[in-house]
Amino acid sequence: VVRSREKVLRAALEELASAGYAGFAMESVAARAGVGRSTLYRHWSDRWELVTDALEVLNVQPTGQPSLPDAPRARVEQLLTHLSDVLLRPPVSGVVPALVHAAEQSEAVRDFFHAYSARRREALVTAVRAGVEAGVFREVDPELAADALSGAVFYRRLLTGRPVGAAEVPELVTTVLG
Amino acid sequence: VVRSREKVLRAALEELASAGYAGFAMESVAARAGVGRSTLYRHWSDRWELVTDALEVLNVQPTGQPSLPDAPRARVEQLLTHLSDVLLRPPVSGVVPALVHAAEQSEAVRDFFHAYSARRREALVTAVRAGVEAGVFREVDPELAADALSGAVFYRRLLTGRPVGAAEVPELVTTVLG
Amino acid sequence: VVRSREKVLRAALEELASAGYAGFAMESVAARAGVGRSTLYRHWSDRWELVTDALEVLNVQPTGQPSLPDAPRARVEQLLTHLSDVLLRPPVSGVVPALVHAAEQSEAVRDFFHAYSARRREALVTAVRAGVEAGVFREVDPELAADALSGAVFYRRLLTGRPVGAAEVPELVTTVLG
Amino acid sequence: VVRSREKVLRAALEELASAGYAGFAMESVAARAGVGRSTLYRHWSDRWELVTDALEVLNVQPTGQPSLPDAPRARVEQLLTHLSDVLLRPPVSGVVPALVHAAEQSEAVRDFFHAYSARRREALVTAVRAGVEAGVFREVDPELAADALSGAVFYRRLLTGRPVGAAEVPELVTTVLG
DNA sequence: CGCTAACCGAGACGGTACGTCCCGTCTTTAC
DNA sequence: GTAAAGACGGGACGTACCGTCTCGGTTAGCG
Repeated sequence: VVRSREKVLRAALEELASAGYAGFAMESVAARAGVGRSTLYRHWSDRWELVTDALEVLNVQPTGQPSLPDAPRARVEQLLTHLSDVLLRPPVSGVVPALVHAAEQSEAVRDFFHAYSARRREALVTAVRAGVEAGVFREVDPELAADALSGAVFYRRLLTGRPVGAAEVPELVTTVLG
Repeated sequence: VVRSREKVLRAALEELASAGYAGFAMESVAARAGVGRSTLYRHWSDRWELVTDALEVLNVQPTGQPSLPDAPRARVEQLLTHLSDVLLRPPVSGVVPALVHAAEQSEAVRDFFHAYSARRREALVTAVRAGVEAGVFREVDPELAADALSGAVFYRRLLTGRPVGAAEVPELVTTVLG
Repeated sequence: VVRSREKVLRAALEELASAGYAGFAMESVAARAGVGRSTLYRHWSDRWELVTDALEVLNVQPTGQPSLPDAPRARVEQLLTHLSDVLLRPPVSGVVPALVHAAEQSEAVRDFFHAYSARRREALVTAVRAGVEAGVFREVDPELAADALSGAVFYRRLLTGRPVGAAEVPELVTTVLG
Repeated sequence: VVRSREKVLRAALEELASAGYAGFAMESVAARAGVGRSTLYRHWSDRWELVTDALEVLNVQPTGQPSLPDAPRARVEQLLTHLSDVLLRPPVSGVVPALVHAAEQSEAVRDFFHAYSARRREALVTAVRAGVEAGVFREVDPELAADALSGAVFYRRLLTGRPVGAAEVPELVTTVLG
């Protein structure tokens, strides 16, 4: 009963990553999960609900976060490296572009996606602020600086063909934070 | 013959903006354009081809670019203001999220979208470099700085609920470029 | 489930009779039956399959056959009268010409149609043979004679404007069998 | 100008024979004839007109009829052999079933087809009558006997898998005419 | 002999039906 | 008695032809 739910959610993520949001087919999810289509509709009233629900899994997944270093610069670099890394590997790699789009269409997805992003952003803002207060970074608005840092990583991944690699992160941090 | 094409392309953009990429329906486009469904398939072999072709229109449209100011800072601010502005108003507002998603699915869309972004980015990089060389800005890598600036605008528009307003642009520029 | 099938088959026969084989439109059948088009394709993979399946109904229908008389001549006359009658009234009237044509195009239809004809022919051959053996008829090859009798009825119906009426049957029988 | 017409009519017959009446595609005819689709519609206002016009060609074709023998029995046998032969060879072989069907749908086709059949039938009736009057055949109604003879040939060709071969013709004639 | 008219092909146009795929709902079964 | 299977109506897909239409380009015949 519960294990079915999880099988389905896992299958839904796979499908989302492989087929994108358009082309996300309930039928495929059911097949992937080895489950009847009706079972899906029993637990999730429609496509969107399943998608958003599946994404909640991503929230929980990275609980096993590696401990962050204390030094602010290293901390910021690690957060950005992790972000850039996650954007390049399934399932997030395939899901984020789909979410960017889906967020425009569905309030539920938008809420989820913005909250998800906010959580990531918060960690970065905190690290930047710590660095600024410690005098390690330039005197910048931590929020805007965090937007610029995260933004650069997303921008390069989503709008250009050259995503930010781990090697470029220190340089990026220096560029924005000195 | 030619005017049909244009009617359709215009309708396709409307549809793309209003329904997104998923949910982009040939039938709707045909209806919007007051044209037979077969006419669409006569000129564009499938959905994607129509979409990418419609997007070319966006390339040409903004020819009437306002003359850029000479001062590097003003120049950068104007480019970012324009970017943030365009991201909030149809048709680009609706199309960009759709493109982010579609680019993952279709090579043709990806090529178009990356080229389109590259053109915008180039202008910004040039302006930043000029500022750096003139000693108006900090000593930064112009490319990374441009990624950070553009990225911040996109990030705030696509991943958060608070897009960058015109008023925030100077502050953003100062944050990154000093 | 079963009742849908029957509604559709009935509708298919109507359509076949009224529009012929060419012009037999799945959409019309669906509309006639008050059924979704997809329901048709769920049960029958294409047009032909539906047509041939609908025809099976004709096989079963005439179970309530009137008891045949014993006397060979009366028996032959009754079979031919029935044949000529059936060829003039829906649904067979409209379907047979369509079948003659369709049998040339589709092996499945051909098999069905030939089997259908063979059953009819068999009954006639048997009756003729009985008459020949009883000395009531001339000494003829029962098979060829049956072909000539059935053939005359079909010929007049399909290739001329004057189908064989019930009144002409005895004369026809006399002509061939003496 | 005139040669185009003939090319087209010949192509139309081919198409009719190979694709049947359903599936008769103007586009294929045009392609077969190496002619623009519009040329077809210039000379024949629609499908049916082209079909019926093409059939007129069949009327004229068999002018080079081999001289018929004088003896009534040989004459009847030759007519039937010819009939059975023609029913097995293109173009008539493919066209007749199509006509049987088309005649039900179109008055023009029906008129043509019945007239065509009537001409054939007339020849046979005459031969049978001559034989009856000469005392070579049994005392039968020549019309009904002709229907039975022709009918047997058509019946076997169209409704069974075993068309009447030349070898069976004499036996058939004996069966009906003694 | 040259001009004009007809006929030509090519192919765009709005339609209609095809057969496919998937949606979200509803019904039936069998465990 | 509930959950899997799967039938249902619906709607969009991309394909194939329909019959109509507008184009230039080429014959061909009449003046």
